[in-house]
Amino acid sequence: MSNAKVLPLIEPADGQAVAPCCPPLTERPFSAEEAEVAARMFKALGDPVRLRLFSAVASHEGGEACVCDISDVGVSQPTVSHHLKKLKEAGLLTSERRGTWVYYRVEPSVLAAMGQLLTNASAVA
Amino acid sequence: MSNAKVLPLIEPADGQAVAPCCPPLTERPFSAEEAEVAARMFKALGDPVRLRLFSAVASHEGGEACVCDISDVGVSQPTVSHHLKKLKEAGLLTSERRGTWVYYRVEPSVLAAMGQLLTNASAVA
DNA sequence: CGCTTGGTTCGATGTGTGTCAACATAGACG
DNA sequence: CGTCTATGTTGACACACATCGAACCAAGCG
Repeated sequence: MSNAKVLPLIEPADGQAVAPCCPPLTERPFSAEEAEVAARMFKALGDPVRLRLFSAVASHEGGEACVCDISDVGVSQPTVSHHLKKLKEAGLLTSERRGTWVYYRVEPSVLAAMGQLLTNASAVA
Repeated sequence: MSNAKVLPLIEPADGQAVAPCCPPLTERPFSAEEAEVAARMFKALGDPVRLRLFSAVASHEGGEACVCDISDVGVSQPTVSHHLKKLKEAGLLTSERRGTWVYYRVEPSVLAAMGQLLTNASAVA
C-alpha cells in the first residue's frame, strides 16, 4: 500500500476546511463525525442541478469552465450561482475570477476519495 | 473492458424500479434524467444517520444485519425505520423478514456503479 | 388467548432547502 | 464617468425532510 494517503490529503480551500472524509465504508460502522463529513459531500451531489453543474465542469476542457458555459440547466442564474456556492462550500469545486468571467474547477482529490470509498466498499462486499 | 455492464444491471426491488444510474462523470455533462437518477442515490447517502446505518449494514457480517444490531445511532427507532425505508427506496438496501427480526442487506451492484462513476471521473481528471 | 418484544406506519412539527425576483458588485469599454 | 455585461447576494416563499410520540402489525411464548 504505497498510496494510503489518497483519501485524507484534502487541503483547505479559501478558508473552508475540507476534512479528510473517507474511512473505508464496509470495514467499520461510520462514527457520527465521519458520517457527518462524508454525508456533507454526498449531499452536495444529491441535487440534480448541482450534479449537472458538477459534471458540466468536470467534463469541460481541463476540468475548468466559466459560469456562462454551464448555466444552461433549466434554472435561473441566481439559482446556478447558489448551487455553485454550495459545491464550493462542500470542497468539490474551486472558483477563480479571470477578468470578466469566473471559472470553476473540480477538486480531484475529493473526487478520488469518494470514489475509493465506494470502490473499496464494493470490492469487500 | 469486460465488465462494462457493472453499472446498468440494477434490478428493480420490491416494486421500486432502480434505473441504471451511472454514465461516466467527466465524459459528458449529465442530462436532466441522468442527474435525477444519480442524485437520488447521492441524496440517500447525504444524511449522516443514513450513512451510518448504511455503513453499519455494509460492514456487518455478509453485508447483512438486523435492525436491532444497527439501531444505535442516536435517534429513535421510528426514525431508524424511516431512514432504512429511504435507503430501500433508493435501491441501496433490501430487506427480508426472517422470523422475529428484519434483516437488511446491501445492493453490491449499486455500490459498484457509484464507485466506478467517481473513480473513472478522477482517473480522467 | 393475552403478553412481550421487534419493527413499521401515522400525524404533527420544526428546520432545511431549492427557487425566483430584485438588488448589489466587478470588470470592460467607451 | 457612465453604462453594459457577467456574477454574486439578499429576502421571501413554498416545498421537502428529519424527527418524535403514539398507535398499529407480526412473531414468538406462556
